[in-house]
This record gives sequence, structure tokens and C-alpha cells, in this order.
Amino acid sequence: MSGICPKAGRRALAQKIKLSTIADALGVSTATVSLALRDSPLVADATRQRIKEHARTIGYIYNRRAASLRTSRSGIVGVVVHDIMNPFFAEILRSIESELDRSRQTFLLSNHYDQLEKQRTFIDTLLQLGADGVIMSPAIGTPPEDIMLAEENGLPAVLIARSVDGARVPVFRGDDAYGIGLATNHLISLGHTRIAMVGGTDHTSTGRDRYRGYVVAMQKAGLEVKPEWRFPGPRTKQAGFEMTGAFLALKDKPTAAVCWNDLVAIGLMNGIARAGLTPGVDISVTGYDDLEEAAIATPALTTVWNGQREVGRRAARVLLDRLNGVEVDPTQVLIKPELHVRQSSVRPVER
Amino acid sequence: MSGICPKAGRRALAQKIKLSTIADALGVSTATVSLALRDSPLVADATRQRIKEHARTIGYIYNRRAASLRTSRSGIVGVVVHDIMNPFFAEILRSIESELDRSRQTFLLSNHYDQLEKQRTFIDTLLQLGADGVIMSPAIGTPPEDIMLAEENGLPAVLIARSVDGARVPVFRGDDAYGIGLATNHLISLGHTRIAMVGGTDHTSTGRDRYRGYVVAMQKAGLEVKPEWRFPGPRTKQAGFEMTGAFLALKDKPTAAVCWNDLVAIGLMNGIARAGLTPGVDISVTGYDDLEEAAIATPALTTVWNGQREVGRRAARVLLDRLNGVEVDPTQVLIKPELHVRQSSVRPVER
DNA sequence: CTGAAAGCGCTTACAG
DNA sequence: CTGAAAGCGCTTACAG
Repeated sequence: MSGICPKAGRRALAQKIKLSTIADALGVSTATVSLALRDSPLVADATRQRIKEHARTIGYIYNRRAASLRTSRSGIVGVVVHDIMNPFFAEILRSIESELDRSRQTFLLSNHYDQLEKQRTFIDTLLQLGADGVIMSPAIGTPPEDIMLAEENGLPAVLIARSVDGARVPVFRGDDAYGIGLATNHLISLGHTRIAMVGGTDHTSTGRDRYRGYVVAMQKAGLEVKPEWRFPGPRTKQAGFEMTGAFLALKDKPTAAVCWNDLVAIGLMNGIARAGLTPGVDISVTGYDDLEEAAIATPALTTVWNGQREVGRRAARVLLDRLNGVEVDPTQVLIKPELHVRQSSVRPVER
Repeated sequence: MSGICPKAGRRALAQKIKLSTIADALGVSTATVSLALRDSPLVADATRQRIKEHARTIGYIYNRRAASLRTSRSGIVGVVVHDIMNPFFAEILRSIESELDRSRQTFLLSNHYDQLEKQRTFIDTLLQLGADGVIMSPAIGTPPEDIMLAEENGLPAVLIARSVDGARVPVFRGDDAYGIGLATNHLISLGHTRIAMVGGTDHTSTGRDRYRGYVVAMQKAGLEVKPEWRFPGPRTKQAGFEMTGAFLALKDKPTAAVCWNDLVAIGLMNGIARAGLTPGVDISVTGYDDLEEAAIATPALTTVWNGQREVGRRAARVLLDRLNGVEVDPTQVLIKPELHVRQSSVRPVER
């Protein structure tokens, strides 16, 4: 039984191949090799080709640590969000990924799970690695100093999805108050008057803005906003599902629920179905985000498209601009959401 | 209107703080500072405390590139899977994350979307960064040479979820043939005789093993395996949903479907509901993976728990062992799956 | 168009 | 227990 010796690979290489290995073999200087490999016009075509060819055949591996130590650019961009496995971030991350790929930046991803300590550890790691910049959806309670600390140590930051008061950096997020207003007004226009808001937290800018948008829409329509119609907390399918009992137990039961996001909405619809009622018939439900699965839920979910792709793309571009020395406004950009009406919202059964 | 100058931070620092800054300030050598910061017993307690205290107050940031260039350990472990946003990988990634966190390794995540080129680019990046190791769920068609190339250049690899013939590295995956057998036998024991298999691909070891497990279970029970009862392809909710039409259009319609994974099963159940039938009554459905949402689907999904947490934990541990010089067997470890029976599988209505 | 040499910020023998 | 010095593998003025 032969095991793997963990360092066998390293040892198997007769000698680590480096720039000087190539330089020696071809009788040129390391400076020339370095320039040639990076396609500098300072090197003659023929020389460059010889060098690149040789590098390829001997299996040269560029040492980015050494280069980065010298140039103080690492080609690394950090991205930290609450939870990368949350489908809400999926589209954002994909569009960031495709922007960064194009600029050959390596994309270092992390979750902070809304724990400030985790977020700090990650930023610290980025600083230690000499990362070029960071895109973050800040954890609940992030003080502006945490972001400015990064900035002051040469790690420019761009925020997505949530803002942090007092942090002078660019922010890209959906216009949450407006978006939730679209959903609320849609339900009102269908004839609903008792509308609950399920999920979300007041500890984030997003949460506050969405709740405010709901309240404003209700009040504008002259409808009552009862405190017991607000179910703060849930942000996952599971939590939405578990909230169903409390929701259905309300006397004067609402005929519709504006949900914090699609996950909560789908969880709630599952809960309603499990209780023997029919979501989208007995109780109208709206979501937020327009995840892929909103369209295939049963019933198909009426929801608010949140411009995720746009948020990711623009955040990445602005960060790349900053890395390239372009001056950038440290202001908040709100992306306009759109209502996507499907089958989960209908006229109220009773009146 | 004042923009942000992207390099202001760097410039604002009077001088970059490094080991020698601390050494000069305290009148010791950089060697002592280096040792003290890493808690070496070679340094006297009092000296160490003075040094650490001073480092903290002046805001010293450890330069990992420099350290790594010197030591040729980077503290980075790469993890590459088909799609990190796929909930199947969520639990695996979380358990890898918690193992690696404990060893203070930075966790560099990437998708390859089953594209060999993307996977190669990522491995190349890891080599350039001097990463210590990589955990990968190999892309479809990965040649063993790609993995051995990493190994030979000092990047030890551990595989998860899929194996690659000819690659002499440790592999951790669920026992797919056994697991799908659990689901198939469960349906057979309920009285189903016409059982379809929906989703999956023959291009991965997982796909082949699951299909084989289904076929073997059917044959052992003396049941017919019709080619048209196999719906290869779908691996997402959307794709499962879209497959429903073809499934329901079969003459001699199966009364049950063994699905490739929970996503396909949930998509199929949504499709069945959309067609006016009741999943779990008219047609029994089983999933695979036991994602969180399997339990809250309507009806709750009977599925096979795949040992994701175990796969991630053991893969991370073995990689860490290899990094610490422990010899490790380059063999495949199959984790035993378990059947979780819920409401989506019942006795067939017709006979 | 090319080369010789300094230096990025650490860690590690080695000497004391 | 501490210090002086070499070196990790690049890139960048500088000189020719």
C-alpha cells in the first residue's frame, strides 16, 4: 500500500523553474524574460516568441506572490456577502464574476453570515494578501470605520445591496422603497385592504426601506397599517414556512401578504398549501427579487425584479475604474425595480 | 463635487508600516519582531508583549505575500465546484469552510460550470498564487493529467462528489448506486412497477452510478426497465419543471419517478401540480440530496440524504493532513446515504 | 532593443 | 534570548 507523499510533487521537480531558468537557457537577462512574458513592446518580436515558446515547453509557472510583492498589485478582488449560497446573491455574483474575469482579476469570495467578526477577518485577509479592492454587502451593524479602515490601507471598497451611513464609498442597490411600493400598490389595486408584510429586519437599510415603502403605499391608499400585520424576521424559505401558523392565526386575517423576498414568499405559500388553503386563491402573496424559481413556483409568484445583474455589473465596473485610477463618486445609485405579475396575486375572495 | 481618488488611501499613509518599522521603534531586530508576532517560544514573554502591543497600536498589517514568498506556504486552499450557487454544494462548502477556518486557511472559491477551460484557469491561478492545496469536484471530462499536473507542481488535490479515473488522489463521495437503490426499492415496496428515472447525465461518475443503481434495483425486483422511462439531462429545478410535459405524455405512464436530485424532483412536482395532477398522490416522486427545502416542499419530498456534510468535512481534513505531511491513501471513500421518507411517495393509485 | 542591480517585506539558518 | 545577513522570485528604473 503506497500512500501519497504530500511533498513528492515539489521534490519531483528537479529544480523550481523561474525567470532566471529561462533567461539562463536562452542567454538573455531576466528583465527581458519578464518583459517578454508580459508582451512588452520593448522586446523584439523574435525574442519574445522564443521566450514564450520556451516558457511553455518547460512548464514555467508565473509566481504572482513575487510579482505582487514587487508591484503591490495582486490581481485579487474580494467579494463578501451575507451568504453566497443564498440564491438572491447568485445573479449578483455571476455578473460580478463575468466583469472581473474580463479584467483577469481573481475573485476571492466569502460569507460573513452577518457576523462582524467574520467580515473583519476577511477584510484583514484581503489586506494581508494585498488585494486590490473589495465589493461587499456589509454585515448588519457594520460601522463606517470598518470600511474606511480598508480604504485607508489601500483597499478600495464598493458596497452592494446595503448601504452604511457615514462610509464615503459608492453603493449600488435596488430602490427598495419604490419596489415594495410596486407590489403593495398592485395588491391594493386588486382590491385588497388587509395586507400584511412578512419578513425582513429593521437592522439593515434594505429592511427599513422596504418596510417604509409598504407603510407609505398603504397610507397613501388610506388603508390601515396594523402593527400585528408586520411579521419581522424571516428571510429564508424555512422561516417563511414556519411563520405561516402565526399568520393564519390572526383574527381579521389579511387577504394578502407582501413578502420580504421570494424565499419567504415561497415558504409562506408552501405553508399555506400545507394548511389546506390555496395560495394565490385564498391568500395573495408577492415576493421580491424575482429569483429563477419564482416563475416555476406553484402558483407562479408575482414578484419584484430587483436589478441584481445590474447591481453586480455596475459595482464591478466602478471598482475596476477605481483600480485604474479613475475618480469615482462616493454616492449611492438606486436601480429601479420592476413588478412581474404572475398567478400568486388575485382579487380577494371575501370582501 | 469631490470624487474619491483611488490611491488616496495608500498615499495618506505617511509610510508603509512593516516589520522593520516596529523593530526600529522598539530597538530590536526584525527577526525578533517576526518571531514575536508568530508567538515563537524563542522570544521572551515581555519582549513579545511589547512587540504585539506596539504592532496593534500602530496598525501593522502582516504582508502575507512576502511571508509566502519566503516560506512557500500561502495559507490558501482552493475549492472549485460546478456551481457554488447550487444548493447541493452548499452544505459541502459550509463544512469545508468550517474545517479550513479552524486551521486559519483562506478559502478561495470558484465555479467551473463544467467547463474544462475555466477549471484549468483556476488551477493555474492557484499555482501562481502558491496555494497549498485544492479541493475539487472535477468538471465533466477532466483528464487525470489535469489533476496530476497540479500535484506535480506542489498543489495537492482532493476530489469530492465525482471521481476521475486514473487520478491517484483521495476522493470522497456518496455511494450513489446504493443511494438511488434505496429510493428505487422504496417505491417498489410501495407497489410501483412503472418507475421512471428523471435527470442526470452519463458524463459523470455520479450520473453513471445513479443510473446503474436504478437499473439494478429494478431488475432485481423483476421489473422492466424501458428506455423511454429514462429522461437524461435535467439537473435543475427549471429543467425538471420543463421535463414534465414529456413525462406526462408517455403512454403507459409511470406511476413514480426517481429523480436525479431534489431540484429536479421539486421542479417535476411543480410541473405535475401545474398540469392539474397532485404530486405524491397521482405520481410518486423521490429526490436525492435532502436539501433543506425538501422538507418544506409541497408535498414534503421523500429523498436520499447524501452525506454532504461528511463529504466536505473529511475532504478538508484529508487535505489538511496532506499539507501537514501526513501520508494519505489515494483511494475513494464512499459515504453511505440514507433514505428519508416523507409525503411525496405513496402507494400507486391505479394498478 | 537588452542587461546589471536594487528592492518589495518577510523568514530562517547561523552566530553570539 | 537576540541580531546581522541572505534570499524567496519577481519588476523597474537606469544605463548602454
